[in-house]
Amino acid sequence: MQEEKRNDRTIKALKTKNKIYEEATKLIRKHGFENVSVDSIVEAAGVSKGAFYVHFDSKDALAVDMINEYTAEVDMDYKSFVESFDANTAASEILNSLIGKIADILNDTIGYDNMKALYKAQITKAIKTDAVIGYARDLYKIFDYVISKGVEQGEFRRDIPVDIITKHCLLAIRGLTYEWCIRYPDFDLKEQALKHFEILLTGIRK
Amino acid sequence: MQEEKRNDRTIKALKTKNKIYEEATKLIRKHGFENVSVDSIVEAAGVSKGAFYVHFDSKDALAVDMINEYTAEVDMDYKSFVESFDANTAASEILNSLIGKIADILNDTIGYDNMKALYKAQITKAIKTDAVIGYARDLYKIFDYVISKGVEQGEFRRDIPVDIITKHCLLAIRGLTYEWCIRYPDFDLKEQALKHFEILLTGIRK
DNA sequence: TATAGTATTTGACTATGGTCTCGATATTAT
DNA sequence: ATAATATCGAGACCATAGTCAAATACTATA
Repeated sequence: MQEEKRNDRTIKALKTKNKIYEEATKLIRKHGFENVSVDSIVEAAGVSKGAFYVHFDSKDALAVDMINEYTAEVDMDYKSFVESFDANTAASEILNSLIGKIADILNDTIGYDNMKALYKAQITKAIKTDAVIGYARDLYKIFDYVISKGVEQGEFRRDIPVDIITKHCLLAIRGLTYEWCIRYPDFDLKEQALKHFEILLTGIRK
Repeated sequence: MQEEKRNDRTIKALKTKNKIYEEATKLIRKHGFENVSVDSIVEAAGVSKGAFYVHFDSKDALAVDMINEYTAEVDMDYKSFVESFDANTAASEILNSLIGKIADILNDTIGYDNMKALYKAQITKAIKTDAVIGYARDLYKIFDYVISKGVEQGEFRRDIPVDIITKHCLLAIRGLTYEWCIRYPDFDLKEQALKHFEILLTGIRK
């Protein structure tokens, strides 16, 4: 990391960026991502279009920034949720509760519209959504923790490394969320997610 | 279904549509979906832009049409693949082979670009991709068949209805494919799909 | 056959995401 | 203090998906 220089120029630039970000957030919260144009954002922020593209690579990149920021918050929430369980709670139970919690947050707090915007950005652009899909994301650590616990307590199988199981779990969550987005509103995310993880935990084989 | 009238007018309209479809297919195969504009398609087809939008709802809808057509073909392929197994082959084994086959087809025949185009269309528009995600898709029937067999032979669990398991399997495949699209090229679809289905079959619990 | 009605097609037009050049201003070097 | 350089921002401009009113070509009816 380089030391940030705090001269007049960078302060002003930061101010512009924040102003754009702020106004964009307001507009998008109010009208939804698809219904807000870059032109309307720069108009609201009182800057030029050029300024927008100095600070953000694209409209999608702005959305990803917003979602990345939110992801960090939400992950903190998940963390304290998991930590709130009694030490001898079964790992499967924690996992199940966590899945339910994640489904609730996606449904009620983040919302279908925003998830669609994120998934669209991920699929259409080479945009860095590392905060969301990167293996360094806190959510991976949280799953890793719960699954490790399950392995240590002899509840989960030992023959697959924990980090592999973790990755497959997160992949499954993304899969469920994608399915929710494309089948909306004919897909109950929470119900399906819980069922899916029941299968994932117990397996299809007898 | 209504009786198609075969007068000069509808014949001409059909000709126009086919011409557009044909030229679009050629161009997209050659340059990739993102690099072919509607303008270039109509120019190649020798029709106006308006004509394009009479016959197709959007550029994405055209892609979906192409993919739907392809899906039907590919599903036939999967069907004969599954039918080629000996009658007393274990269902898990057939399932595993099928997953491998699907991964191969996605990787080598359909390709990453086209899948991205499809997933993008699914997520951005309210486009009818029923041939791909609809539960009537042949692939559902194929999975249903294999899983039913597994249940009947006492290999798979009985407590979850076959059609539910099938849906979750297809959801998992879509999840894997989505993950492949967003992590490309750092994601070996076949390897991950096989591993994922190993977990799905056997479960995480001991 | 003449006419009214309908389906198809046209291409100019709009909307919007994104680019580019240039000027203004701040920072740094001499 | 002055010149050289880098950065921010302005806004005209471009590319491209999608729209729409008008024109054209065909069909049905009298």
